[in-house]
Amino acid sequence: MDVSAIPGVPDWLSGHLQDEGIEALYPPQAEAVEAGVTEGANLVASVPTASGKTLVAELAMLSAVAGEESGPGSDASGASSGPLSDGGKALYIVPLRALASEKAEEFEQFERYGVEVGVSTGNYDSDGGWLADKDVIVATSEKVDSLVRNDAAWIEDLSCVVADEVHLVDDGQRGPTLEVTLAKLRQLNAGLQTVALSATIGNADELADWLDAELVDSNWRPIELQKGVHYGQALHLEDGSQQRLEVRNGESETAAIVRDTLADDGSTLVFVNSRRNAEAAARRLASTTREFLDADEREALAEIAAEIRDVSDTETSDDLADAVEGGAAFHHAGLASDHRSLIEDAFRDRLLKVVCATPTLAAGVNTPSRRVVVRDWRRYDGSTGGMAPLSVLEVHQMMGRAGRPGLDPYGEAVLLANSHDELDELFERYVWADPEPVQSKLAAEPALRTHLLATVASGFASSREGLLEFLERTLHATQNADRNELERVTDRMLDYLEVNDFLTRDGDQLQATGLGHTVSRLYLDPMSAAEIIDGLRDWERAGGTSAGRERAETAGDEAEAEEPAGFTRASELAADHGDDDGPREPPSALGLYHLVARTPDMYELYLRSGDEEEFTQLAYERETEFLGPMPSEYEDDRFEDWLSALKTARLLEDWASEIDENEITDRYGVGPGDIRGKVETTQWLLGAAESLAGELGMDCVPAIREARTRVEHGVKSELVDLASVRGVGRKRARRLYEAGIRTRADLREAEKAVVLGALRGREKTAENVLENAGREDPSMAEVEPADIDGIETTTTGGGDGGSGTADDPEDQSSLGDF
DNA sequence: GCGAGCATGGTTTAGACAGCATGTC
DNA sequence: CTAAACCATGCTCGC
Repeated sequence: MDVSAIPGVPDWLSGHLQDEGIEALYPPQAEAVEAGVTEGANLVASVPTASGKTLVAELAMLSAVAGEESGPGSDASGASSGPLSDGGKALYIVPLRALASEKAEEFEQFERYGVEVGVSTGNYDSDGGWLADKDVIVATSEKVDSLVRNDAAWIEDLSCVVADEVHLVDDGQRGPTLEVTLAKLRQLNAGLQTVALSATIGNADELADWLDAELVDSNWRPIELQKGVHYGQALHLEDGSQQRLEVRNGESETAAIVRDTLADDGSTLVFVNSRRNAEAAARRLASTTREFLDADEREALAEIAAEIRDVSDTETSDDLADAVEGGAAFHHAGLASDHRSLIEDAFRDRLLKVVCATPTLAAGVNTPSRRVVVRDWRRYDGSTGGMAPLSVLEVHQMMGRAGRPGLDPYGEAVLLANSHDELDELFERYVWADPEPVQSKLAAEPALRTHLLATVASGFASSREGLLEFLERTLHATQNADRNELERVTDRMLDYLEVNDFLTRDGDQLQATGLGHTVSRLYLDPMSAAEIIDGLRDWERAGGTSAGRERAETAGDEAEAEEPAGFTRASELAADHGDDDGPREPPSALGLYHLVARTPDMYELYLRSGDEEEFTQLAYERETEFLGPMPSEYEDDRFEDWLSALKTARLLEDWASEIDENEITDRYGVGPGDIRGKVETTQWLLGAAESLAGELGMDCVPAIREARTRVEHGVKSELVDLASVRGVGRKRARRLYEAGIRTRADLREAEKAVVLGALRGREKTAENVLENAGREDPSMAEVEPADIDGIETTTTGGGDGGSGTADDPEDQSSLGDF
């Protein structure tokens, strides 16, 4: 189909597409248009990655935004310049924050035609105006859910919603959110056009059924993708052909493939099953890639390596930089996000010849590659007690990264076999296999617990019947004729929510309590909220001293077990513990970190051998600090979870005690990215805890706030004020403090020479800091840095030796980028 | 007596969403 | 029910 023949889209679009070099639509895109995607039709598109899904979304959104009047057959309705606010608003839902910014950047190409694009995620809102002024909004599914819960007014103006990677409704953890959110948006707005984009899956027809949508189900790709398996000295491809691909002596199969690809000037993406494997493989492959680098590339890579070392001074960072110098890299969630984007960019720029990655990269931003090697097709899975094979969908997603449209003549995706039997098995299992069907996971207790409360609290249902009726709009209902299971879990979760005071029941009628509304608005799992409330109440009741802090009695244990039979609250059972006459000490930071760390909203840290002993000991040493009862050592599972939370809490306490980042990564066996992740989650949960405590009229609000601020900046109490100045992180704050500057107010009064000395003679940094502290005359001109003990001063002369910004990263290890 | 090289056994294991306030056009 | 790479340790063997 020619781009000028697309109905329903703004007049400028065909010209724009032609300028971009797009003359004709790809077959699946044309199918989507024929199905009416530009005329308001609902659509499910199940197509391979990189087959032009984004353009389908753009067509749908632009036609919706442009408004009805430019529908089929209508003439050019006035100049198509100026804001398109006369039409509706489009929402694009993504699964990852990184994808939100990537997509928004892509959509910004339409801003010159007046289409305003906005982004909204948990840690980032696009600046320059409210979302209500935007025509196209990109957001994560959780953010959209949250916006619906909080009654964002513009939701009603939506005329089109696009759900990207909709096959993720299959995910047990986050799938139900997408499912429920789509159902809510569609209930709110009967005329809402729904477009769902999915990887190729087996049961796209069921999704279409659910969404009352047309279906485009296609395997078409713009560049050829050959799947295959390497075994021995040959690459066996799915078309039956074989290529000789020799593995030299002492060389790994992967290295041979990387070398072979490089000989053809292509790059390789290697998927492995653990972080450690990714790092080890990158280290080894660097010796292969190094030989292929020319002088320019070496230089460019050395620069990137330096930037990597600047991000953080951990071992991970160093190892990564070493590999990058050789033209290889690893990529996993233990990396800081700056690390990740440096690697992604360098790979796209073809500087890096190979990236060894865990699945982060398969689901994340677009990083295509000539060849993809799926080295490990099994991954450790504790629940099955060993190595479990990856799903076909997951392997296909990885393989789909092969071949860069417009750049590579073709893509190849390769699995590795160690035996002839394995060769056959891999062909059967992955090359020729169809992906598994996508299955709703809504009936799981944690999912319903959260979404039932939110559904009642935000007014979508006010009775048990109403809830069940609402659930009829979900994929779960489409897929399961039998309603008994869903009904049973619903009743169980309603009991749970009632017992914990999140909602009240009057006959069939349901109403969220004030607390229930707060929990829903804060986006907390009700179980997290209950844990936090119980912990805080227990502390207040016990008078904040060690009185009554004895370990759990049997009754208390039962109350905290996952979905206990009677849903009895720990706080009720723990009544009349202590005498109230002692002074009420506020809870310690460690106690508060532990409280939020044992909540289901915080991902658990793995307990290594030796950890159990170490943290059991710590638990007894600091017994008086914990909020709520400590489970008995003899209840294995519960105690282990509790200890694992203690490990997390201890990590956070270390961070908030100004322990070096590399010391922490060492001590806890985590990467820099993990620290940042934990800190971020803690900030959010402590913020929520603060709101809850405030609402319940508790005394511990200031203690919670301090613990949160400390973890936010990674500083001890005395630096909290200084670290709140923009441009001052944990390291600079400490140096200023040592130089006698202890508060923001001090910064406004202090002698400039001292400030400059404390900031190691960096004039621009010092000026910035003073300005941010509110000083009237921040200029550092003609100021000589004072000599301060233990602080090395860089050469004066106004500048950071070339790096354009005022910040010198190695000087700061703060979390400034949130 | 010493150290390189190997066998052995123990250890470890992917990912990542969310609040609010505040400022500003 | 299932793995595999990494690492520390301790051994053998050759000199």
